[in-house]
Amino acid sequence: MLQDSIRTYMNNHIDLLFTYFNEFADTCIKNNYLDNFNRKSISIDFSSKSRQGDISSNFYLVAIKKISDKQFNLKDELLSGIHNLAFIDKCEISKNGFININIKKKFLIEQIQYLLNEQTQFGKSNEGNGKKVNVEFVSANPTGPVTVAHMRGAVLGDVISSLLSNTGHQVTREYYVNNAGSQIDILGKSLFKRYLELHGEKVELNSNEYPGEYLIDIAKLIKKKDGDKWLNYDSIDREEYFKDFAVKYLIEFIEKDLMLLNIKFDKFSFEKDIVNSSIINDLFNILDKKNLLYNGILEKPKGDDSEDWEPREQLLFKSSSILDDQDRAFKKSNGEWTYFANDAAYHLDKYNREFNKLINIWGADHVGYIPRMKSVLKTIANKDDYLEIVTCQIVRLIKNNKILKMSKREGNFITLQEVYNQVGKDPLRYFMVSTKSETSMDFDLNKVIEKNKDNSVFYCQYAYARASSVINKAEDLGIDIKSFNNFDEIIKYLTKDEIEIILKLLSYPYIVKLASNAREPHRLTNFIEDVSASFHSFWNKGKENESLRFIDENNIIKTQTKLIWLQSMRLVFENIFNIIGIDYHETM
RNA sequence: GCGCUCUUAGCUCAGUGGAUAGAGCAUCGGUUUUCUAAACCGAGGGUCGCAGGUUCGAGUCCUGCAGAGCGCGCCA
Repeated sequence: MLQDSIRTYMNNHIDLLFTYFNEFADTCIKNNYLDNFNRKSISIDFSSKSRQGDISSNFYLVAIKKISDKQFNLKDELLSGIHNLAFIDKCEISKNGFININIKKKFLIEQIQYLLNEQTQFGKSNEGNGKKVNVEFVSANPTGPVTVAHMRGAVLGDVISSLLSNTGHQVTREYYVNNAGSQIDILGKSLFKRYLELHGEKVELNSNEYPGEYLIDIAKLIKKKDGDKWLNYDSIDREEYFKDFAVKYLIEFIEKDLMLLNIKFDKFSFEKDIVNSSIINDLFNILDKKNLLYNGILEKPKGDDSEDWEPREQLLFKSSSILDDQDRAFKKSNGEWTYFANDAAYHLDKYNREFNKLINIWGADHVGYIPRMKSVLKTIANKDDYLEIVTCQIVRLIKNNKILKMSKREGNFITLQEVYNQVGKDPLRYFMVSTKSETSMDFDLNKVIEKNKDNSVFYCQYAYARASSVINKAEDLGIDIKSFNNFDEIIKYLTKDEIEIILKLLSYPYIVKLASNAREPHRLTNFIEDVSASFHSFWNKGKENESLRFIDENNIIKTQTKLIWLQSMRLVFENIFNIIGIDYHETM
């Protein structure tokens, strides 16, 4: 396993070059030719259209600023050093200071061989070193079906989890169920009213109660099971029963909804368990020991013109001394823990379960809570970045060129299932991660199901299908690469366009690493769209120029050359589709 | 009033402090007896919201301003 990952790491020309630059810098610094500098400023560009070589770097520009020994000839030393690297064909430094490098074709072929050998392992690395990461996402209140408000975070969390697995982390997908507190009280009451209704009583729902019809279905289940047992059962037991019953079924609904998108959780954690455990006292003690808790009165929030505000003394968390701009309520004035206190205790629970890192996926409406929660975790874990919070902005739904407005209060929110029924899993998953999560996004229900190149999912899946059709057709003609071993020979047959596609494919492991480290799945969708475009373009060249067609029955080795990179492309696509969680088909 | 996020082509969006800012859609003009035309090729289209600053170099970093979104007592 470790050996494999080292092989992956060392085999990639981009990583090899990074390693070389760092070693070069180390040596120069040791000999006092260069001052020390931040290695993160070194970039290797493998995709720029304006580049001169196969890949390029700013290393010379960065290093030349740090020369401390004026006798030192950076340019010559660097060039001769790079030239000595086994995989380098050509290397020069342009007038404006960029290093442009061409890779030996033999080396590219070796990497393609390696790719074909690795199959679905290609691009996976052990960067994470088996670190335990907890990714908490969705965590929607169990008061109704999953709505569109949660679908972006749901897919984002799932795909980030996959990315982390691909880079050698041990990932737990977790859902925090808020099954305590007043919203659940209201849920229980709403359900009881539906139950009464089923027994012929006329009921009216208050404006804050849940009107959804799903509660009628759940009430029917209670009626079927218990009959009229609860009608005159006026007690706390009854309230608890209705609350727990509602939550149990709603969590099942939620799991089913998320399964539509093929999202599964490893663990559900319940707020009620946190409340009933001693963990919140543990947290109290940790914070109290550090003098971060005190009784005080919060100021009236500015901009709040409500008249029922009144100063109240309560237990406060001194988050302003850590990362927040003000202190936050830890207990309500009636002595109960606040939601925040419970949630913070839940995070302590995760910490106690010995995760190396916690990642939360939060919606835009929770960004105000980031500083206080990070303050808690900084105190607990003594690390700034132990808790990482990825936020995603809202998704507006567009249909027939109109924005679909919804409001939870009026009960006309759109559910995940409704959207799923209209567009299906693949477009939904793909588009939810194809833009930066911090940017608000428009999701056009008409456009995402179109079957043309305006629809990136289709465009990429179509590229995969076309590549498959060539491979299958070749196989029908008796040409395949199953026992191909004449790799030295194919160098002659590769065209410039093909080498460009191969270079892109070989940069895939690096893309995965970047996407994983930045928690940015859209880097993958950008990448696959780019490769798809190159592929479609190449395909059409075969129409104008017959020598560029994939299959040439009179030239088996040339055909096999193409099959080799086509198969490589298919493997890379499969890996990406698997991470994003969408299907691929050999015919469409 | 305060905080966070965002502002790049007509539209939807990419863009590691580096080279002449890129895709797709839309518009206009081309390409199908062919391995999937559900595709490809070409053209036009830009004050990177505005103004300063840091830097050899800024769409990218900093400050201010404007606009949009989200949030701002014990709710969850």
